Amino acid sequence: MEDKRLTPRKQQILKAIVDAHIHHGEPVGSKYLATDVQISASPATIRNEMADLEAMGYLVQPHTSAGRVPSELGYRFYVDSLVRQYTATRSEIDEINERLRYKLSEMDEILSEVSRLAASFTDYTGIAFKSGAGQVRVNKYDSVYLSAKEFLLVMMLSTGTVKTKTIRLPFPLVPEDLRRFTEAANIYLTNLTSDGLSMPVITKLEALMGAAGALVHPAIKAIYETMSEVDTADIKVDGVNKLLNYPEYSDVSELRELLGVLEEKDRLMDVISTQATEESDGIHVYIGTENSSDAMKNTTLIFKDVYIGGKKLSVGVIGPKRMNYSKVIDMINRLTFGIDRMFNEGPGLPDPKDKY
Amino acid sequence: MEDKRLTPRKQQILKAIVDAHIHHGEPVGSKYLATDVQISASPATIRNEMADLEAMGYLVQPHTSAGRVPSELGYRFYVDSLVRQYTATRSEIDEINERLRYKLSEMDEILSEVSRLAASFTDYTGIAFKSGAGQVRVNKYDSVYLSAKEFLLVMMLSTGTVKTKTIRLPFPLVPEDLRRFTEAANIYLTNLTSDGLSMPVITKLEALMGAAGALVHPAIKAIYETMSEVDTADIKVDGVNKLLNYPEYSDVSELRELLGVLEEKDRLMDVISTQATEESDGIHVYIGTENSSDAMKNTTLIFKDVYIGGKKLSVGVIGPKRMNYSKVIDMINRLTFGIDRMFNEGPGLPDPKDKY
DNA sequence: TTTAGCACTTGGCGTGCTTGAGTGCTAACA
DNA sequence: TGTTAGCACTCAAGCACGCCAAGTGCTAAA
Repeated sequence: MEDKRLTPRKQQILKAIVDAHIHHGEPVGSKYLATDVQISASPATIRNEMADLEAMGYLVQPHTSAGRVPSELGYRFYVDSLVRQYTATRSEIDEINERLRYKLSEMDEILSEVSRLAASFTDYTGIAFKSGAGQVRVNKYDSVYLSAKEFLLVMMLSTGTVKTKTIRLPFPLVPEDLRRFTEAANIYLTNLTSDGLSMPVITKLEALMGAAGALVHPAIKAIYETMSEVDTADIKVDGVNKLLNYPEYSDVSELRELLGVLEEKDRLMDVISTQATEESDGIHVYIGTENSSDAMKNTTLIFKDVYIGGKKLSVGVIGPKRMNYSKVIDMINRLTFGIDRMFNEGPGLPDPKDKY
Repeated sequence: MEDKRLTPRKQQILKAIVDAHIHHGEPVGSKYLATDVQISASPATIRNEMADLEAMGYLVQPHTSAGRVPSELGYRFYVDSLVRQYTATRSEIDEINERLRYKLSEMDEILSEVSRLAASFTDYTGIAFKSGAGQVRVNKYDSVYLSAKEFLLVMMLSTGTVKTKTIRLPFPLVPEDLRRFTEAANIYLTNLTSDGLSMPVITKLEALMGAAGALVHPAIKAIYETMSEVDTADIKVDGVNKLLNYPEYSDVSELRELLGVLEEKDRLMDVISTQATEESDGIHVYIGTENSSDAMKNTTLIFKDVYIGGKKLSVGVIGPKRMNYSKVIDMINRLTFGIDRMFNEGPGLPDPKDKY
């Protein structure tokens, strides 16, 4: 398990096997390594080394007459020590920044857009996850009178974002009613969590509003819904069809199990939430059975957290165990870096020379 | 092709074959029909009838020693004349209304929510599609001052919906600037289509705003984006994993082709847009090669249009040709009916516990 | 016109054989 | 002592073959 235990040549061979298997998806044999990968040793020697590596648990043999495939331990070693030097090309970097700038002007769309980006840059399935922060509060209310039976409620949240809801009423309203309600809301409905929107508060507001008291209920409902939406954990998945390109998912039952997890938000959130191990550089890599869900025993989950306005956003991908780890890790690093810079730095509007 | 050409018994047998094949997914033979479906004729007679039906093009035989499977013509006949009397159970109706009421308070979420509903009620993949209305205009602007460097722009659109954008500025702003801008916008930026947001208008506004002219550009950009979003056709697909339950998609390459269409919005929109044939009751049913995309030659697409604020929304499902047509058609009818009632009727919030 | 009976067709499945890739082991070699 | 060549061994994949069961079409009788 320790680097120390592996001679340089064993490391070289292990890395070559993982690389080759990631690339071709099939067991790799000694002859291939000796000729095509230019390991400076004969097939026989390589076989000896491979037998050692298998005994140590880094490789497995699907059957006697086949080559070797990395075990989870093998992938783990590879991930922990051999890669991390993939560098995106100039154009890839530009594209990430370009697309982030273009799309992420509204906070709401982050999840879907980020998962789409993760998928499109890596050729695996992309995921984006926001945790349930809980305890969101409204710092300030405002309102806009739209028509006799409609108004817009504006809520400035403690997370720093602004949310609005259009509220339709079954009865007419005059602007003065709305002004009074907004004022009252700013006094009685600020700094409450969703639990704080209790009956006593509602009754009090209704009394204050007098004849226009009927507007209180729909408004409170809208406030409650808004807080819940922000509070609630949510997850987006994009690019499941990318998985179909990998032979490991050509078995439909395997795929169905995995997709089952991906489509049931709750299960997937469980998987992500329970995986708390922190890697040195903030990237979480869970290989096969390291995942808490049994349906993911043949898949790798990689993600990284980034914080926006105090809320945690996790960005990552899901794919076969023989994933292109170095590329994926690098992409996620860049993506999260880009997101972080965009939201946590300077007020600055995205940048120049955009022609909208 | 005409009803007239088929004796009642042939119709009965054809219907029984389609029903059985929808249910079991396998070719159906004469013996099964005679015993399990209670056709009042012997297997031999049924075989004769089936041979006739095959000659007429309603059935096909995968191979000599197998039973019969409906051809596209067979499905078409079935759809056109034999079904349409499925009635949803009481609880199904209640659930549709319940979920519509619960979720569709904000217009924005319609697409994703409706596609999810279509999927969950039918066990096929759900789709929801809004056409690009084009020519959306802003009828009225309003604004809310959030902080020195942030304000909320409120746009009342010609479609009847209200959109907001939070605009962050790289420089500070006083409320008076914002008030003046909003006033100017209401004079110069209303009733324009997105094409109307041209340089002359922008320059004029910048001049009007004087020192605070720099706020014009980001605001116009936000307006333009909003109009584009509303203008742009969009489509949502939900529940692709439901397809995995049907053996016709156990072949991965088949599935991949179909998912390719489903994930590329443009291609899917093409498919839906080009299918203009109107059915008598407004339901579009495209069976196999009736679809314009080759990748859908083994799938059926069913959808129905509903109009909300002048914009067309199409709701439907995608699944194998042996789809449960009667159930799906009925569900879509109910779903579109519910949506229509919810948005196009009375100002009213949907009423509690109404069973319609 | 319907039905019983029968010969016929054919995909699916299990068995056995062959092949080739890849191994482990032994013995020779540097 | 570590490396290499050679060789026997193993085993999945592919193929041929035969059997079986399902389902048919046809013929002849009711």
